[in-house]
Amino acid sequence: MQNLDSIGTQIRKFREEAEIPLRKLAALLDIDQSTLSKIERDERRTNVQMIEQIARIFKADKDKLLVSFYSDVVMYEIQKEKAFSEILQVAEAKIEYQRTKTKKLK
Amino acid sequence: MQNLDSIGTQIRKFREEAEIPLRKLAALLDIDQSTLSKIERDERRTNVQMIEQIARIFKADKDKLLVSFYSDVVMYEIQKEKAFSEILQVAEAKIEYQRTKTKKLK
DNA sequence: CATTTCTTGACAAATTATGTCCAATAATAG
DNA sequence: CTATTATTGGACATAATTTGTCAAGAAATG
Repeated sequence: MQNLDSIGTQIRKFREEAEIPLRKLAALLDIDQSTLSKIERDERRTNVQMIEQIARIFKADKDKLLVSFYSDVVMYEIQKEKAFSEILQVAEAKIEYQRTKTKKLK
Repeated sequence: MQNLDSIGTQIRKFREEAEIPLRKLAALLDIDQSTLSKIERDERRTNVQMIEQIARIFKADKDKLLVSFYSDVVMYEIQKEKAFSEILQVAEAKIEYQRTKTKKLK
């Protein structure tokens, strides 16, 4: 099943598992250590490129990490909304609708 | 059921239904007409405040409009992802998890 | 205490969003 | 067809947000 930890928490767990200091992982990723610190504590967003690097470095499943990454993004957008569940349902229906539409255009 | 039109399309339909020119609705909303034109064609985002004004002006269901608005936001974030459905599922699980957690803290 | 690790806040630079104007195009009425 | 009204598109300035960097301080380790 999919990990429900935030992407930041997952990165931190990978790193601690491998016993690499934050400073060194930051160097590997070519970012400032303070930036990585913020990413691990979900104070700052990652991006897809970095997810790919993380997956390579820790031999983790890139696709699962991407699901974590994007679900974080979605979560931050709507977490305060009472109707979050309906919002997600409607978003899914819209995306599906979009896809059938563009398929028909072929 | 929830309307699957984009929020922009819904605003346009309200406006055309009421036979109000774009220019006039823009004036009511106190925005430039070109901005409203872009909003109606989903080239530019609205915001919650404007949704509330729209609901008042057209006596529409504000909550439903908000669901449309936020589902648009979510859709744009993830529509290109193959695993969009899983992303949404995980996002929902995360939000639910967050909520039970904060409830327990009371 | 000394060293290493991590966190924090301040700041500038870059990117993205927003607001406005106005000319071009489209639609409609006369 | 012409005039009028409505809508769109692009250019531009300004504002807001994000991102990258640094250095000092706090926390943990030995």
